[in-house]
Amino acid sequence: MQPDAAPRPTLADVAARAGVSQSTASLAFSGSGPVSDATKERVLAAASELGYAGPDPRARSLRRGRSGIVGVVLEERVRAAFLDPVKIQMLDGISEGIAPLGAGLLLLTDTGVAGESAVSIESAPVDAVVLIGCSPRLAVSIEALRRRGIPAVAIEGDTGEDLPEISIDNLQATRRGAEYLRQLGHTDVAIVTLPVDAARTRGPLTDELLRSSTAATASQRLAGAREIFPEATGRSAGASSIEEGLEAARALLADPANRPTAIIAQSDLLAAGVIQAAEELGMHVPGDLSVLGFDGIRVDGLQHDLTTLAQPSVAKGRAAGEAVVQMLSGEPPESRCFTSTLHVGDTTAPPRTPAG
Amino acid sequence: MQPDAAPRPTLADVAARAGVSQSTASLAFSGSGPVSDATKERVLAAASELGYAGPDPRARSLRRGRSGIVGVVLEERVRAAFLDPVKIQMLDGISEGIAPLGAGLLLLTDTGVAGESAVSIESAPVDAVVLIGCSPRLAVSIEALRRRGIPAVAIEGDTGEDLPEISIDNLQATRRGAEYLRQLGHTDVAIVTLPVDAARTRGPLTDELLRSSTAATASQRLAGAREIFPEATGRSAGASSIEEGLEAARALLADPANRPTAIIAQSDLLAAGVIQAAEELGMHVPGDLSVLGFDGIRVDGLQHDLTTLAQPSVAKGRAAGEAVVQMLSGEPPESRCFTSTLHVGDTTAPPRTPAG
DNA sequence: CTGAAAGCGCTTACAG
DNA sequence: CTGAAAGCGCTTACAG
Repeated sequence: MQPDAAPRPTLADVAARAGVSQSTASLAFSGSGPVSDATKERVLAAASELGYAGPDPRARSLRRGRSGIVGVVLEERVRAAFLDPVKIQMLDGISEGIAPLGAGLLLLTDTGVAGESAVSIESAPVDAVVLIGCSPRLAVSIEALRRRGIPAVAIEGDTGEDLPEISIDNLQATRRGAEYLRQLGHTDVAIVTLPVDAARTRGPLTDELLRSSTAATASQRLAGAREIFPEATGRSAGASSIEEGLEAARALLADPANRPTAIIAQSDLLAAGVIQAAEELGMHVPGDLSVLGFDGIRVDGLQHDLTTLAQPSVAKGRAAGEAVVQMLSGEPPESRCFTSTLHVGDTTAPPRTPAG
Repeated sequence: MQPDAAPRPTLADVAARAGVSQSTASLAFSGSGPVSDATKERVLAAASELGYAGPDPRARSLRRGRSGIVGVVLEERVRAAFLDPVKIQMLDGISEGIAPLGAGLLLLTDTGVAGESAVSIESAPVDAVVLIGCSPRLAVSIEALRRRGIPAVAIEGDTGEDLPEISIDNLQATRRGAEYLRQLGHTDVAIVTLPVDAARTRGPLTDELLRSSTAATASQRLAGAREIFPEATGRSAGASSIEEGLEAARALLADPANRPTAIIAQSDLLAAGVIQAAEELGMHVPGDLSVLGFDGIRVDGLQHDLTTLAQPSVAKGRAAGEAVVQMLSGEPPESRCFTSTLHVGDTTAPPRTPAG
């Protein structure tokens, strides 16, 4: 276990011990070339005698020009990113998508302190990269990757570049959900958005706040809702979490005389918080308040079947992984835009008629 | 972006263009050697003219004998592992701990299909590895790493080897929590455990099930509880989740005539589920039922201040990262066992006296 | 402060 | 089926 113990045997040592050339020994390990069974056996035996654990991946990757590693660039620190179940599902999809490569996933962050890290976006030994989520730094990262000649694909990136991009129909999906609420008879609808600006401001959805918006996803979903309910306002949350949904909804429902009959939440976690706030106030969902989510995740512990716009998060990740595989085999990668589907659960119903 | 576009310039090209030797060019990039500012500038200018993005990390790592990558071995697929907030915190701690290395984190799984992956535990270009959680395959992984001469540290691993290990006082902590319940006056206590066997059997905590236990953590925490309540029984959950806690508690509380006055849950997520089940049944926590958790995470959306055994998950990760740094600098790494602290929240109280 | 040389450990055409 | 040779792109003693 000491890093500076006895020198590790190399392939040359193994070859010498087996009495074959180094090329033959190499072939015996890679399994691809034509080697007689007897020779192969001899090489493997020599290896095990010497305690040789297989070709050094560093040398192999230099020679082959491939490291077998795909980078995943998160816009925030590991902990923050993985609090979002949608991101975890995407990560899982990515690992499915790149499975044919047998590649590993290297976590990278976008935090800008490039020189600090031996391994950063500008220097990581990766064959390709998947960028998750947009960030102010995205353009810088993309430029660095372009210079290095490393293929990249963005999920919900709004890259403005020629990168392939994997996205969903944020606007249309939300419009569809809003349309469903209108058909149920709702007219007084409030919205709880994902963070809209870089500061993740928590508060009323003012025009000023919206002008400083840097989050494409939140803006698109809001626009979709407003195509049906042009006057709809609400609150922006500081994160996608139950807690934030709870706080936002407490504010929206504070005045019993002036409550919306439905709330559109831009994520399922926010929706779960909204439901919790409503029930806290003695309201029934969906009797007194309809709640619409977005994502289609299973919220652990939520006892409702949430009405939501189910987005194919795993498929998005998988598509990103597949795009990586395509690019690495020289094929032109495809951008893809997935469709979310309205799942009607038990959290939406017609509004109670006033005094009826 | 095409992988087979024009050949990337190399350091030799840059040196030629700048009219210096390759060694000087290398020094100009690494920043460590003595190079005159003028020369350095000339090299950097040549690099930018050629579109050279810096030294190739593959070549650098072969030459240096270090890849700058630390592997994290999860016992299950990415999605499953990251559903557990404790693991995410540990991951975050690891990245803090290895920060001095500037290294990246490579996700590896323990799933055994070694030959399938170009990059697996037996072949990943990692300088060191952190093993998270125990698994039946742990021994195999450790042996592979030992052969490769790659330093490793295990978190809650029970490795039985000479690996440094980062753990917590599972037994003593639980005993302390149980002792607190006893002091409050509880005598009828049930337990909801983490999965105890490889199959993650969900059901009553029978002796037979416990005999097939492979999970050290669950066993240790159970043992701690039984030091105070030797007769205590309960149910094993199929995972650490609110949903599983809910199901287990529904079973434990099914018979109104025969309910425990307190439940010890082996994780906070399980505890949150227990609370939910109790409230569903119209019971009050802590009035009708005391609930003790384990972990000290903030459960998103939980409106109680959970009484729990707060373990320092981030610190555990950080300690593992620090052990990696130590091993890589040739120092003997330290095993560490952290102490969990009893956080008394609002989910525990004396039992209601019968008919009082 | 700069340069010439060796070599990290492998894989891959190319001959035989 | 096997071997001799080149070279992937760098960094690092070693001279000067």
